[in-house]
Amino acid sequence: MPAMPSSPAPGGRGRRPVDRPPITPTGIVDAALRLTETEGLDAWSTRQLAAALEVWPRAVYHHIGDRDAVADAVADRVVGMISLPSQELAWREWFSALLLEGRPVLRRYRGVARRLVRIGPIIPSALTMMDRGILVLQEAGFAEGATAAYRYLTNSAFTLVMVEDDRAENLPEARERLAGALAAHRDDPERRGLAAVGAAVTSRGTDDPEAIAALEDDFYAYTVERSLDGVAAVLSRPDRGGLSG
Amino acid sequence: MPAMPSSPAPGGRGRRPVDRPPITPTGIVDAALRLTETEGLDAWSTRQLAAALEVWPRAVYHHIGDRDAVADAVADRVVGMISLPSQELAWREWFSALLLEGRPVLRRYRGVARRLVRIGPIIPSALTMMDRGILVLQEAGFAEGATAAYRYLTNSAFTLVMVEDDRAENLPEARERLAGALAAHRDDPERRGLAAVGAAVTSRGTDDPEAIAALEDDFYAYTVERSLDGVAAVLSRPDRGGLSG
DNA sequence: ACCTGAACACCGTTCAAGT
DNA sequence: ACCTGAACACCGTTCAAGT
Repeated sequence: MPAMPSSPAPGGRGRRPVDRPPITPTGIVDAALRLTETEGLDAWSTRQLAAALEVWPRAVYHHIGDRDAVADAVADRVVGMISLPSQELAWREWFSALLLEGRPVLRRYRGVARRLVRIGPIIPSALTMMDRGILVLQEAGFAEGATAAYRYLTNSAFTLVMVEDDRAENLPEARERLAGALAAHRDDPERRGLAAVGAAVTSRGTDDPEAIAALEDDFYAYTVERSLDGVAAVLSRPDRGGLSG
Repeated sequence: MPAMPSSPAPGGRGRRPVDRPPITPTGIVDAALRLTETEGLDAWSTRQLAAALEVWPRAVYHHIGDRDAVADAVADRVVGMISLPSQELAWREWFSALLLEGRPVLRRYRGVARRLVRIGPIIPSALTMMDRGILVLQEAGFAEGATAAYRYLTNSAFTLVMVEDDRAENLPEARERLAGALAAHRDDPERRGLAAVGAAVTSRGTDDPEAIAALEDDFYAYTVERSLDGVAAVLSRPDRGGLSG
């Protein structure tokens, strides 16, 4: 067996067994989806993906293209998993359902939220979501303000998922430094604003993962509600409904 | 001169001139700040930073530590450049000023916004900003809701800067695909929601950088206003002011 | 058409040693 | 104390060749 100085051996044995069928674009995305679930979209390498498929990295390029092409396909699959609410719901309920149901799907595949907000329009399933959402807003009377409102509502929620994904990537040591930095000012008379945060942080468990998850759930729901309130405000002030210019 | 198989030559010559003073933590952050301005916080490498200082990579580790430590110091410098509004302003004006003035600073140093929303509490200058902001909200009557409102307002604006940074990283080719994907549905009767976006996109110049910047400015201002509206809504409904639990 | 095997030009970090 | 020079264990992508 030859030495492999710059690539991991695909599957550990020298050559792909002859009885195995050729890899396919669908199979590549299946494997990338599994890696995204365990590692996150930005954490797996093309070499890991190739190893999972038991081929050399070059084979993946032959079927789909570079890392970005694979990641785009993964994002399309994941966004397609988000079920779109019924078009008969009122706009506020429609978006509330979409954003609350979208979070667990996106969080399961860390890094997809970032890609969604970055290149949404070239993700086919995101275009479908956008079409439905804008229709709902148009029918609710948002007129020219519908596109800005759509982008604002989805950005608010999905960028928060992106931040949650980023923080999940933090090492335990970094998480402790974060909680500690806030708790340190709990009784600081010079920084009465931070003292309030410190008190809030220390009153709940900062080490219990379930307590932290509950805090994240609450702040996500708060974010969705405040953004819906913010957009609702333009309906009562139609002069400010669209973007200027 | 010996071969350097795994590191660039610092400064191109074999050895650092004896007359140069030793590098310092401050000098390292100065150089990293310049690289962040030209390349973005995530785009420069420790090797590039070392080359700019005309030392071998190991020397940087000796004075500050790893890449994360340098990036944290850069983020602290940049956030410290954001001037805090007068504490005498009303809460809405205070946040409007902070978020509108914070954007150009953060965009000048791409990637810092992401780090700010990810590890804010361990960035000293971000803690100062947080202390002031929460005081302003407390004095405006937000009570226990002040910390959630602070996080919501700063997240809304700074995560949008993060998305703008990400999109600035897109290659021209990817930017065209994005605009094209929306414009493609301009006259699509099957997708009336997307048609509205397509029309809006094609009515303005999609290639003129100034027109694109103006659209981004408008949407940022819209985002800030909607978030302020969303938070203002809790003042009139005090039962929903804080987070549940 | 599909894939191998190796290479190219990079990373971040750490080793042991030198002055 | 400060820094060199080299190494370790990785990256994404591309080359030329094999079946």
